Amino acid sequence: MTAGQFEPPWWTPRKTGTPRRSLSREAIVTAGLKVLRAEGVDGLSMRRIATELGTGPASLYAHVAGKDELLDLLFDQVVTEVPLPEPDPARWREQITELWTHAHEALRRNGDIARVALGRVPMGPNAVRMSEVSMTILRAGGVPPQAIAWALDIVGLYVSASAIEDAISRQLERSGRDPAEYYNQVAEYFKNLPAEHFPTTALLSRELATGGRDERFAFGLDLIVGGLAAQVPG
Amino acid sequence: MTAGQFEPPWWTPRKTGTPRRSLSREAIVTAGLKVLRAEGVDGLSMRRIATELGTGPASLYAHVAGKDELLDLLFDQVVTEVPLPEPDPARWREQITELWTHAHEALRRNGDIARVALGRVPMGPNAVRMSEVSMTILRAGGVPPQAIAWALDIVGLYVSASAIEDAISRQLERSGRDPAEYYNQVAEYFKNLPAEHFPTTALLSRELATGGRDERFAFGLDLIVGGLAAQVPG
DNA sequence: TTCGTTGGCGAACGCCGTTCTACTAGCGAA
DNA sequence: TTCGCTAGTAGAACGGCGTTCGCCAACGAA
Repeated sequence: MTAGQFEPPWWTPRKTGTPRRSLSREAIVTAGLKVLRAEGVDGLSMRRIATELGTGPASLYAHVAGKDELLDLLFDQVVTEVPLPEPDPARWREQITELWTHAHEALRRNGDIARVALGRVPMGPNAVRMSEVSMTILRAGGVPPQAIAWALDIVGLYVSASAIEDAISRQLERSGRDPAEYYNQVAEYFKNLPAEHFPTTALLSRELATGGRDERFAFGLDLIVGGLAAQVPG
Repeated sequence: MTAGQFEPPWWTPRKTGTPRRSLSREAIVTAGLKVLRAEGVDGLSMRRIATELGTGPASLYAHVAGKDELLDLLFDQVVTEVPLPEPDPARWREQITELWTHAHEALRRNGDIARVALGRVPMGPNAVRMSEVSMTILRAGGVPPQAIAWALDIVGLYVSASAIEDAISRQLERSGRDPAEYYNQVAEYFKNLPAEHFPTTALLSRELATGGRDERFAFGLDLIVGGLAAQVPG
């Protein structure tokens, strides 16, 4: 929309900003990811993306069915960032932990994109590829079939939910507040609850405030993976 | 808004529908919950609630700071539905499983309210009460302090995420589609993926489609609680 | 060259959360 | 009883949203 570039008014107004046929699904997804990382899902609007591409919102609908489909595309693009290992039966537990930790990190790297994973079933090409590898690793480890299937569901929920929780900090930063300060206030609130009604909360206030996202995520993932390992027969 | 009740046009227009001073925080929360259950978070708007109460959106702001605060109030109201047991050390594992299962059910009973739990830290009076009881039960069971604190975080995420996933079905029903049919289509999609690239997915397609929300939730909860039990010293 | 198809996009529709402002009902004080 | 003040009520409007419509320009095939 460079707005300058004087031209005689009798010329037909050509090429508003970008050359014709310049929009594409990839360009939209790329722009969408950029906005997503910078402003989160709430800041991601068709208009915002269109502006990023120097056009109006209506133009996007030639390449994308609507915002829902775009969110699906964005999510699947993010899944691309997760490295998929060659399954090695001897190291199944290590591999699955690493894979899901990488997934967690990929989501966290991209704002609160995880919010679109919950509330819909991710079935993009990269998501199903990741599921396939996950299940193959667990099968190589000897986890029973039904446990594999359900574990996939449960871990998907856990990874997404944890990434969303982490995105709160990013949200606070965007609105100019310091996340550390916020969490200190939360801890203070818990510590100052009336002790006669909340003795355990008071007692554990230190532990409640201990550890960051990574540590907490690893703790929960260990519980789950450990439980799966316990189900390996023999 | 009974819309009838003819009155002479020279009368000052009195009492539009409801008597004056009739709005209150409780009335707004009650109306909000009704809308929430019927139409979900997406259908919940200040205007919609105001209509429900026979007034305009601006009137709500005398009792509630904004939509965010209202969502907090709604969530805490839902937590009220969770029965809190008297902690009994001998039955800690049973008690904590029951408590969190009840929480899961309460969330599922109220549309996709769980979506507001993720992305913010629930600190309403009823939420902190439930946390206190949860931690007390785990402490009675001998779970180490740091494990208790982190488990509370992790289970909160898990319960919410699972409830959200379940709300997909409700969402489908609202838009006139049959959830069972939808999930059949999903299963069909997985089964028909190219077998040479997705052998494990094909192999486990039956298991992937087996079991409803309750069964899957219980499976994951068992993994977590079992993991906690394993951390009890002695 | 012509014509049908398709991408681009300005304008508009009906929603949303929130704020501004005027008004008025009800209350305590005189 | 009357008066003035306060706090609740709500109409109108602002700026944003996703999406649709309809026109125009550009391109590929004939």
